[in-house]
Amino acid sequence: MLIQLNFKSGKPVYLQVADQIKAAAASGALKPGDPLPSIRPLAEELRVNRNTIAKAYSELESQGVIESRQGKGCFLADNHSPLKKDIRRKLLVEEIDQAVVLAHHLQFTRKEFLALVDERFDALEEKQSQNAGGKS
Amino acid sequence: MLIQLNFKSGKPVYLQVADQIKAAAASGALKPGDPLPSIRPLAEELRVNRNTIAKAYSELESQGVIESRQGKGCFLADNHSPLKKDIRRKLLVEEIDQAVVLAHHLQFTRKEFLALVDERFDALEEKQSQNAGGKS
DNA sequence: CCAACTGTCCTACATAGCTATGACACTGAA
DNA sequence: TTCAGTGTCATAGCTATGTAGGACAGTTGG
Repeated sequence: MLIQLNFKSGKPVYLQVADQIKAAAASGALKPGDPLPSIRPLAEELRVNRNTIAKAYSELESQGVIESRQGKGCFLADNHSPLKKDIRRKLLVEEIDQAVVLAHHLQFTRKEFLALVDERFDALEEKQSQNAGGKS
Repeated sequence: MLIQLNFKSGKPVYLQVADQIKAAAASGALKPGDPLPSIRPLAEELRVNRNTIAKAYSELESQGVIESRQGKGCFLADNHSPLKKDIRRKLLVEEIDQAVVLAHHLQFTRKEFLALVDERFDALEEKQSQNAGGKS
């Protein structure tokens, strides 16, 4: 569970933490049921306030990525997103539309775009198979 | 040039304006060289401050989407993004990665994702062919 | 030149957002 | 029970951000 913070990026620290944990979950570095680092030690390690980590975890819990139990700790949830399929689809379409409009302005064709998507899925699955073997 | 504002969305007004103009440019509703609505009339029409529109336009200009000339007005730029190809690629990859991670959490497969991308490109091209004909 | 239009800059204010601190509540092991 | 660990909540301060109003500067047609 290695987290890299960039303090001069302007992006809020708690979001950086949340996003990296989401990415770790997607890549298989974290599996359902796995315990997350507890708030205070992680905060100390990253030289941040405890509430900053707490907010990141709270954000993740509200998105259904993790579950937290008072006194015990936080754990990766097994079934991500309890939302209905059409809701989930709408969320994803919004994200894709952003990328598609951006692609147009950056002068990328549909073909190039699809190739990039394939490339990124490949990269993700590469990480997944790495994490299926030995962990750090 | 119809712009819809949602004041209770939490999303800054100037970003809503900028994004919708970007989308209009991508869909062909606005073509290179076309004049944009001038700041003050548009601000009055949307019931917002002039500087809110000015900020949206300033944002668009810094991204190379439009060009503004003092005293004359703002116009859609012809060559979007003067950035080098590898820079543009990196920007797009970041956007795509976000969508890919989101897709994982929303339990969409690569195949479903690619289908959605195709669908959104189709939707965009549909608008483009509409705007190629008669304008509003 | 003048007037009406265009965009631009400077300043200020209000609010939202992020971070920080302290106190509280729950759990599990000694 | 006690204590050391866990997460949670309430509060507060500080900064960044969004928005607003006034003054300025370039352009164009009378």
